[in-house]
Amino acid sequence: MSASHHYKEISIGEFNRNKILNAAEKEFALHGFKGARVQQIADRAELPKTNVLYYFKSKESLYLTLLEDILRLWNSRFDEATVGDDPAEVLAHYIADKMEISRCRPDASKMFALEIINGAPNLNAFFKDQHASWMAGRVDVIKQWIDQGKLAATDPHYLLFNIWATSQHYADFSIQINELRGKPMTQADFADATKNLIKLILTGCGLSVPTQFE
Amino acid sequence: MSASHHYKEISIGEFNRNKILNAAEKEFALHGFKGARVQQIADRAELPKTNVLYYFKSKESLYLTLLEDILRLWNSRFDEATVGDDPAEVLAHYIADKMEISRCRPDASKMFALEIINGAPNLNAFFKDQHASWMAGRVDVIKQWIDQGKLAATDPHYLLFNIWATSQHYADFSIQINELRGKPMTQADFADATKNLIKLILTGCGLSVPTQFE
DNA sequence: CAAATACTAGACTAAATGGTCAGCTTTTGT
DNA sequence: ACAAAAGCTGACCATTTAGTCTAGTATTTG
Repeated sequence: MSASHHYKEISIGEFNRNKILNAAEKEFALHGFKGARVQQIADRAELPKTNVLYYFKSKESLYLTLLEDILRLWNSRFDEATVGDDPAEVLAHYIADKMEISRCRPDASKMFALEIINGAPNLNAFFKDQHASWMAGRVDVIKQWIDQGKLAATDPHYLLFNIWATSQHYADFSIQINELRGKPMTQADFADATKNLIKLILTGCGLSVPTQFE
Repeated sequence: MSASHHYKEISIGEFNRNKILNAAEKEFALHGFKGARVQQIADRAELPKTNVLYYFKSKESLYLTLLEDILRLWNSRFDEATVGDDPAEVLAHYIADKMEISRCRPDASKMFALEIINGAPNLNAFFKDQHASWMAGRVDVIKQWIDQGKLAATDPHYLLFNIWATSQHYADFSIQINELRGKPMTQADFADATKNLIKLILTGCGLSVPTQFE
């Protein structure tokens, strides 16, 4: 019982903040910003409500903290891809990364989906600009791949939308998926679905699947 | 100003009910069930709040009425397809139908998405059973197509999930799509996106695109 | 070890919300 | 023309909600 548990690195505050963030992610994913209740976040975190509002000055600031964290999840190796890279490699990795997020952070994906469906009222102009210029850059690279004959002609916007739609679907619609499959998706099932999706998208683009993803 | 406008077929009640349903679909799509406010539904319908609760006994019954309507939207020609049909034709039509719903009824799609993301708390066992047996039937037909060599080997579940994910994405994530494209999707853009998607999915399944959809 | 800081928590409040009610007006069938 | 049915609505209410206040208890730090 000495005062110095040197293995306990994080303070009690940090510990509680994390409990609250995890609980809040779940509640916001289930009910959206307006529908989520501070009391239920507190219950889930096993803390009194006042405690939640001690660490985060309002429901909104808690939501925004989470949203910022989630936006950072979207970063990937695809961000730095150039025309010199192999589109099959890059896209396969990108799809695999996206599927991994759906498997490991389904509530983050759901929160983001709700934010967009609800009209993105909390995504500020800075993020939107950043996102739009990311998109412009990626569209450019894809177009160059097409020009070089590395990729079948297709609209780069639609290609990216299709990748997002399919991969995020496994997180956002997991309830429906589990219901219709009759059993939850295991890690092995996710590996299967990832291969399946990579094959679909790459074949649909006239690419062959890198051996690593077969 | 005679009392008999014979061109006015629907009663005032029917007219208001429709105004309320339209307004509610929008509000529920924007905020989910918990987040939607009866007052805002009333404002959007340009009626006093009391009037909304005159036609629908509660917010919940209004929501359920809408949800039932929306589930009927999901019916399609694919429901009756058999192994004798041409998979390319059937799937292309199915995708086109789904895209048409995303174009014409984006709020219905969003409401459904929210219901699923939120854990489907209002979809009863009857609907789930019905949906599961629909799925089983469709999976069966697809498997038979594969057995007959009409279709490349693929998991039928994933195939359907991918179709839903991509087509519904155009409704559910329309805000993001419009933002990233820099302009809203016109009817012509939807026709484009539909062709693009049909090509992606069908090519990915080893099918060639029927001329009608090229 | 004392002072300062970090944390806990019950009681409370002001605003918002879903829903009721009672009495009114308009429409409709005969 | 008229009664019954349908439609309308302002006033009101009970409950829920985000957030505050105050008064405490742990924990850290000089």
